Amino acid sequence: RLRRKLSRLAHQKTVSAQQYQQITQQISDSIQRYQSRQQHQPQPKFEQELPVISRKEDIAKAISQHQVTIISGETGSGKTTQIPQICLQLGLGCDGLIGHTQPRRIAARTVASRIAQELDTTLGDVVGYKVRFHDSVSADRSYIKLMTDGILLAETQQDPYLNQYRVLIIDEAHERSLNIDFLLGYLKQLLPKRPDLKLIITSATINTARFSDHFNQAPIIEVSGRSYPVEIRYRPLNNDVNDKTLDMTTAIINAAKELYREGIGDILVFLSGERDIRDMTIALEKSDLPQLQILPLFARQSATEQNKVFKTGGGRRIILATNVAETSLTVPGIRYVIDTGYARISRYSVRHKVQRLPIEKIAQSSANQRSGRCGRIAAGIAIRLYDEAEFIQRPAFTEPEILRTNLAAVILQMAALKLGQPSDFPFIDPPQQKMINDGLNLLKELQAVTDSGQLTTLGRQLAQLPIDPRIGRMLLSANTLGCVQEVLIIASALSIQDPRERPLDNQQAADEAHQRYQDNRSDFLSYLNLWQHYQTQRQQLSQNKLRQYCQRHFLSFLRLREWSDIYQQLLTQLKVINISLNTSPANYNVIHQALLTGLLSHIAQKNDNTGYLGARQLKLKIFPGSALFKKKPKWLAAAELVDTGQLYARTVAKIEPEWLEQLASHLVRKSYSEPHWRKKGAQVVAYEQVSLYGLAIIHRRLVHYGKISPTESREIFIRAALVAGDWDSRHDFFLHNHALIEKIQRLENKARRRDILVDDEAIFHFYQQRIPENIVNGSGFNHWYRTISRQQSAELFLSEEDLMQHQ
DNA sequence: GAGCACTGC
Repeated sequence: RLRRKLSRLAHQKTVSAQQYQQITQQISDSIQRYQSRQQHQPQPKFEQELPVISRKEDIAKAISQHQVTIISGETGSGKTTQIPQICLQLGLGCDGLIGHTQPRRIAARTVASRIAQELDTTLGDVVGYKVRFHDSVSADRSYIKLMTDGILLAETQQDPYLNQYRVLIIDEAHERSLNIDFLLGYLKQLLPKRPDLKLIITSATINTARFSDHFNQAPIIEVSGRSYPVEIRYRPLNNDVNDKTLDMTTAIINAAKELYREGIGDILVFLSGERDIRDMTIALEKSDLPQLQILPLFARQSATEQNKVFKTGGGRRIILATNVAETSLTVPGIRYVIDTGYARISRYSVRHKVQRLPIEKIAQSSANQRSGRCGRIAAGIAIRLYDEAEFIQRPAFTEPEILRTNLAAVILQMAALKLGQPSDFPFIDPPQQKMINDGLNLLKELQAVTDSGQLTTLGRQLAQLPIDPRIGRMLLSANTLGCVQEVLIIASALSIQDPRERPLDNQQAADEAHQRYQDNRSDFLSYLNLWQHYQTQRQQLSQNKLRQYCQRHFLSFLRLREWSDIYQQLLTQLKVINISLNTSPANYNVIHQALLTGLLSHIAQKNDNTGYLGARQLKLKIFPGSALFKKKPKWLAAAELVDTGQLYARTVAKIEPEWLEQLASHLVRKSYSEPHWRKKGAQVVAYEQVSLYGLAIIHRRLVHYGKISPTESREIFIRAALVAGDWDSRHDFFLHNHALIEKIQRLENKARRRDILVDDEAIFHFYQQRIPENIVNGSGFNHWYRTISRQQSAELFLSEEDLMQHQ
């Protein structure tokens, strides 16, 4: 910062005495601060047995000599806790922070507290951590700052040069989350502008070459892991002695039996989802496996349920887990792993514009991560329920998230940070142009960017809200509609995991408990009811009683707190952009119109008794957990559309299609049919159909057609009003012409001939030449008629000559 | 009649 100030001053012709004094004072303060930090710098005591310490000198040398260093090592290498301390010893914490990112909040906290412990200090002193809703970094005393990668990314908005850091350690980079890929692209651009900033990327020993290539062949230092050997056994489903293909359930039971014979120890089974876990629980209960404790494990289960997994002992345990157990949670006591080889993977379908959650074969890296989970305490055995040849055929790595997700949020952030076009940004794996275009289209739908891709005022506000762009859009339109209070509660709810718990063995009781908050028109209002209910309880009950209340009513205490935290955070942020709460309560229509502005492509129209037609004619169903599942409204809007094998709309509400015309005025298509003359009103009218993403929101609305298609309307006006005479007009020429036509018709009748009067086409042609282009209706004609000369009006009189056919 | 896991100005 000082360097930039100095360079700015150097560019000035004269420097005032005051400026001079100010900058010298700042420099001397800075030097003093540096010296003081150097004096008080804590001295790390390295644990010599850790593998990373055996390479300590090499690592220190690489960091000193290069701007970017890549360190790869498996679990147990000690890289996460030791590398920040190596940086500390190098003195890198004196003139800036040692920033260290983790993908998950819990990890940021536990790593911080472990390093603090190793340095013999309390958390928040030498070592602080910052995650959403919590910041314990001390401006004066902290040298090491643990944080989530999301926090570092967010900080780029206030501090684009990341000036507070002297070194950044990006941990678990191999996970290649959206945040990590965005950060690595950002840092690639930043490093030349911050030559004093050091970057260390740590990763498991997979694909480290990609990181090195991305950062100009940065050195890679490999550190050995410290885990026990894991024996891999392949037991494919079609390996039965009778040459029959086993079903997965039987294969898992067989594998468990095989592991039983190996000795004591718990078994961790990786399955693809909740459904499989439930089916497997039932199958195992019926099986003849002795002394069995079956424990399901997945992210959205209650704390009580999840905590059971962390209590070892009490007979042999089989833990049936989703991918949470792969990276986010470590289950203790695991000696054996059974890997089905499948997982649900989130993908974004550009074709259908919806998120999909297909069950897919996992990549090799993921399978290895799973088997590694049984080598942490002793040698382990992992049984893979597929064969080795198939394993080798699988992709080496899971596709990075940036290639599998809707990019609207990333593009919005990039535009707000003025980072240029996404196609020019140095992503390690650049997303396809069609994915970028699709993200842009969503931003256009939300009116965050213009048709040419420029950020709008609304988009700039949206970029400042730490939530999904669709949800942010709801809040901004709630401001216009006067329902911020209500929509803020709902928007916060949509940003957390559902606070309603539904334990596998008690679903009915849970559903009954949740029914009291239910609104049968809108799942969004159910959230509002739950919120009001909870706030009353919160005011009346002690913390302990409140926890008990939550448990009895199948509510997650932690998620409810997160809900309040997000509510408060958004409220503060809204104040910054001058948005405040409404003082009088808002009604259903207004609230849902605000929600709808964020969900314009998430509308659907009832199609038959079971299903709906959504945007682009996609067939979808209401998720069975919705209050609207049985009583299906004609039109709905959904917070989420996810294809899990069947496209489900989750969190839905009844809407009126009429609202959409105005809310989606930038998106609707209008088409017209049956344009015709209407004597009453002397106008050309047509039926208008208004549609949004292929759904007709307004059918056969009678509208004036003159402005919509002047050419067509003029022709219809001339033919119907003037030629056919279907018009109440007292103009001389009009009366004269029709009297003349009738006279000739009478002549024809008398002579029993049909070839005296010219055809309509000739009369049309006559008027066509004499009437201006812009006349499309009766009143327009009258107005013009009043202004024309005697000569011009005379020309409108048809003569017998004009009307008789010439042979 | 039922959906993997994370993150935030």
